[in-house]
Amino acid sequence: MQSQQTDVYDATETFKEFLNSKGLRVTTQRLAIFDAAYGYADHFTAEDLLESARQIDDSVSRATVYRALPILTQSSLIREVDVGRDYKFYAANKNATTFQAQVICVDCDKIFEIDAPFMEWYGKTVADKLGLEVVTQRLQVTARCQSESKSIACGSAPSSDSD
Amino acid sequence: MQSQQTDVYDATETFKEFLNSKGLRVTTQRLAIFDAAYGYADHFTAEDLLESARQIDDSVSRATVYRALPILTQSSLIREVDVGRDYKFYAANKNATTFQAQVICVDCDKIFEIDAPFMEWYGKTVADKLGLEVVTQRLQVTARCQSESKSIACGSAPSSDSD
DNA sequence: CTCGATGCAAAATTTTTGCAGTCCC
DNA sequence: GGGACTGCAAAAATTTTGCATCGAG
Repeated sequence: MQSQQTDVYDATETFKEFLNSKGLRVTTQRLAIFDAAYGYADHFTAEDLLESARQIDDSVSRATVYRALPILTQSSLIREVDVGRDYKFYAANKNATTFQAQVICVDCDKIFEIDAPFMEWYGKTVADKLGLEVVTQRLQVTARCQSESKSIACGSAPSSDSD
Repeated sequence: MQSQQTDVYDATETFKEFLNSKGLRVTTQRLAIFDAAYGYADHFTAEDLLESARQIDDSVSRATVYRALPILTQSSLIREVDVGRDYKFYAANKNATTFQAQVICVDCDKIFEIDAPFMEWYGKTVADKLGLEVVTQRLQVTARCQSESKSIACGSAPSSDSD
């Protein structure tokens, strides 16, 4: 899933513009990290990203990855996906428009993202009742695929999977 | 909120029975940790729990708290509440029956728990479609109370709050 | 008594930070 | 050339683990 040259290029330009607009410098490391992030078709961790970025520019250090991640998420080109593990996951915002829920399989560690448009309504309703302003929402279903010798494992599941 | 002697006592008995049923030993440290956990009216961290347990039995060590937490959650007397912070929160399962969503205020750090019965249906529907078996679910709304000089702050919010 | 449970401290894990040197603008 | 950025390594912060000792049953 690293072939969409045009998409990646456009996104890279958008990222550069974002950096400029914020007065941040366009460095080779940041570009390597960004391109590595957009090379993923699904979810990745900071450590994954370090490894991938180093394949593009092996001078990238772990510290720079961690320092770049907040910039990437602020640019809305990458989103953080916290699934309750010890470490955080991230994913490129290539086409996410509606609210999405995550289905996390504890057997095979896959993360499926599915549209859950009603979440927007739900969050607003709830927050209004409490007099708060919604910042983010997440709906996560932890599930298992191999618990009862089922024939259907995550690997064979359809739709938009990830990781 | 440490007055409900009867409730705590009953719960302690339930916990002892759980330990026995699992062939685990009833130690003073485990009881101290359990009672400390049930002394909280709302959410607490492992570190909070260590401090409280030590007020009951100051021989309790950090390692024992961390070793006791999985037992407590397995007994269903305590539940884990992961709100995406670096550390985990826990809460005593005193009366939670239906599915609950958390509203987490980033301004004042409060965690509100509200009933969200439709979650059960939702998780089943989604998991069925993927051929998985639901293990847990969580719906969280991150919100803010002071962002626009609103008169309503978390401290004054009504309904079933926590923390 | 026996073996599970504990305390202590060191280790593991993920993320952050101080500092000197680097390189973008 | 100046200051933002980087790499390195040490530090933080939370949780886990090895090991000798303790104590519940």
